[in-house]
Amino acid sequence: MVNLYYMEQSTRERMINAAIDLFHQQGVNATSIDQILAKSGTGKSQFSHYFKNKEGLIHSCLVYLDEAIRGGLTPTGYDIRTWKDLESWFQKYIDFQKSVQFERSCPIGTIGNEVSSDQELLRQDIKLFLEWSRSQMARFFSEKKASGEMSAATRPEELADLCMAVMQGGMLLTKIKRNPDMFQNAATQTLQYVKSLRVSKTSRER
Amino acid sequence: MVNLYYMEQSTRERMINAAIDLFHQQGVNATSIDQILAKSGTGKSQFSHYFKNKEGLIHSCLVYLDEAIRGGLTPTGYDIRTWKDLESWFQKYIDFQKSVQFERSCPIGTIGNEVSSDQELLRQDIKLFLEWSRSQMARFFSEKKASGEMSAATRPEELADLCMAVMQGGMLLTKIKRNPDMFQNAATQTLQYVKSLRVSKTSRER
DNA sequence: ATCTAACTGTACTAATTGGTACAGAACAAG
DNA sequence: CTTGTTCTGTACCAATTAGTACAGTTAGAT
Repeated sequence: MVNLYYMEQSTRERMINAAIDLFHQQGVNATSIDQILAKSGTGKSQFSHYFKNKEGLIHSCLVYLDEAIRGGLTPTGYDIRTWKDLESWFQKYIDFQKSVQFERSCPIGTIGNEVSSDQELLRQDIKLFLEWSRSQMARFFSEKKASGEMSAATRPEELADLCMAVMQGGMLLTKIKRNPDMFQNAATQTLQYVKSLRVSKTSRER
Repeated sequence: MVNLYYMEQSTRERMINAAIDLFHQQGVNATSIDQILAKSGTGKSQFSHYFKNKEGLIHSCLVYLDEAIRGGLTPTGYDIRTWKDLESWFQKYIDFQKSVQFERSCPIGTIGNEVSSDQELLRQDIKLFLEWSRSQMARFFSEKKASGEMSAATRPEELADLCMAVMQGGMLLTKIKRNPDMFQNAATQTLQYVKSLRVSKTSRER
């Protein structure tokens, strides 16, 4: 019996991790299978053993990322409970990009932009993740609205969409400019807007 | 002497147009030179004659797009003078995506996401365009602030960055979901925020 | 008509691509 | 130990890739 806690990363997992990193760094179509094999120290027979083809590997990468993010195992996440969580939600993406010298945008967004119209499976993977993360953000605004902390005119889903768009667009702008200022500014303004929808305590108690 | 007005598109221009469309449709790295040649009805010798290599062609495409957009020759543009212009600014991107069945995001953003870290020329092309378009948006907010139509607390550059991020992120989300709702919602909220910074006429005349 | 430069068609190449064939090794269960 | 399954190493392939070589053609200027 192998001790799972000390077990090395499985071959399959090493390939997925190598693939995710290369996809994130240089895009899906610019990454060859051979590069992934070299980086993960595996061979072509393993690749064919664990994945049907390149698209199958991309799918596995997306499933892996989805599970990691939902499980809260990534530096960025969607467990937003407080106003402070929302503020740091944006900041975590900026910090994440800083850790790679602002040379990359969102790992999932990068893949999403390269998915072609005939790769319906991959598009669905990303779409489902997008819908989940949107609902996580909307839930936060919904709760604040229900508790009376935000105005009754607040539209939780629309605010969630705003945050998602700013995050995706912000990361792309950061990558192109090699500088997070535009993202930072967009996030600042977004937060200012969202906070402006808060109802003052006195008016709530009125 | 050839009549320029009735002259057919030059070989070079046909190649650029074919390339832009294919890049926009399936991404830069998924598009081969042979595909571009087939679509434009040209040969490999022409390609080598007009462009140094693939990167040179991409550069020419970006220059072409830059000139077309600055010249107001595209359905989307940056000549924003009125509040109505700002509203339709977002809408034009949505309409543009609708015209391609929501299967594509921003042509320039798509290229930007695929530019690798060693293609400094291409990154600069996009960066310069980005800075120009940002300044165009900021100018609008600046003027409204100077005229007293927007509050003195208004930050024109930050608002411009917000709009740019929402536009880029919104188009990406639309492409993945094959549906413009998230983009539309984000745009609606952005406009609502920006308009909330307007100063009422009475308070201006006070 | 002639010269020059811009342009184009055909053929080729060396490298890389995604994917397969297949034998053999490791390993768990009986 | 034996058996069946999972896993892996080596070799291979057909197709595609970006890019080149070079002769030939066009068109404008003199």
